Amino acid sequence: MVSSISSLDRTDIAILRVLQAEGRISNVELSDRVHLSPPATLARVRRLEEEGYISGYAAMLNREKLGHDNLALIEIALELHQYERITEVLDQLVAMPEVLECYHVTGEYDYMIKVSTVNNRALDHFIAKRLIPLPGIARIHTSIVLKALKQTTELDLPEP
Amino acid sequence: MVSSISSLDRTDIAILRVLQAEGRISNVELSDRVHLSPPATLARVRRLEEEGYISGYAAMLNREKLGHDNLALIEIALELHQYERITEVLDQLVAMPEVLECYHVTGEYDYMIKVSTVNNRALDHFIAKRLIPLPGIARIHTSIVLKALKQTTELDLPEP
DNA sequence: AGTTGGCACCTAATAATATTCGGAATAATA
DNA sequence: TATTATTCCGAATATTATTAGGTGCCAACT
Repeated sequence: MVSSISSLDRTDIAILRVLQAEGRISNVELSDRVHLSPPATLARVRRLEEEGYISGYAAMLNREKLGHDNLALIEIALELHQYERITEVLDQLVAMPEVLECYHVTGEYDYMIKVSTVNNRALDHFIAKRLIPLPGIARIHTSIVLKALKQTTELDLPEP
Repeated sequence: MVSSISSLDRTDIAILRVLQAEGRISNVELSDRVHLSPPATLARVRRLEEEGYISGYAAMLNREKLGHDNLALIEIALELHQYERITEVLDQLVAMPEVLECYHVTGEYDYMIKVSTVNNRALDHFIAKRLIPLPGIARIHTSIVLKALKQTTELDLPEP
């Protein structure tokens, strides 16, 4: 996809900046922050949603308080197969709720996934019983996260 | 931190499930979904926020539409130093807006960061001018993300 | 068994916010 | 200059958030 950021003005960027940090802010307060009336602000937010600049809103939960003590980054190398076979495996992989992120990456391995589970035992179960059994998995390498120092979804938005 | 999920009931979990997926849903509709009156629902949401189960709300933006064409996963090995020196470097690292995530991990490298930039040139600039100059960086390894197949923050919440 | 207190809930009322609807100002275009 | 499109504002209305009062339930204790 080619960038369409040029069609956004300073106010749009300001709105996106606020919503990235405070997704549940009221439209009235948002309009205050970006120096626009509530109706004008709301129209812009709707436009940003409809045009796909905003893909959704999410509550960020505290993993550990919710019993997820384990986070792992797993690199996966696939055996060479025809495209269809690979997409099948990937479809299954991304459908797993433990898999929060899945990236096709350059380097020694082909894919990198981020996996959140309640504990080491659940991670072991995920790897042994759900990941390894997928057809075409050649090799995996697991890194356990000892500590998360930063976790944000806030992009550094450029001035238009 | 020890898990405190046991203090949550089915309704709390239901609320968290909905808010993870639709962070900007109105309290009225949320209360409908979890079969509770709006005031009771709102009180629970406030409690979940105050007790830290919900750490915040965020609009999820479309990286590519906003000009961020480049995502990279960078592994970092640090030279052994006293703790203070390391935390200084890490403080600087996590303060960089290009760095979306930073994890202390097991394995050959010590840290893994996720970096979002507008293009390859900006990534090169980040690595050469901002990352490498940090004191104590022994070695890095960069994986470029060719494609993001899944990106969610939705945890798989257990039944209580 | 009856009483008490705490808790979570509901309904109803009020306050605030979201949304719709003219109409005005501005800027681009014919 | 006239016209059109765009974006905005303020006012009106619809919807939602929030507060307040009261009810039912359950457990602990008398």
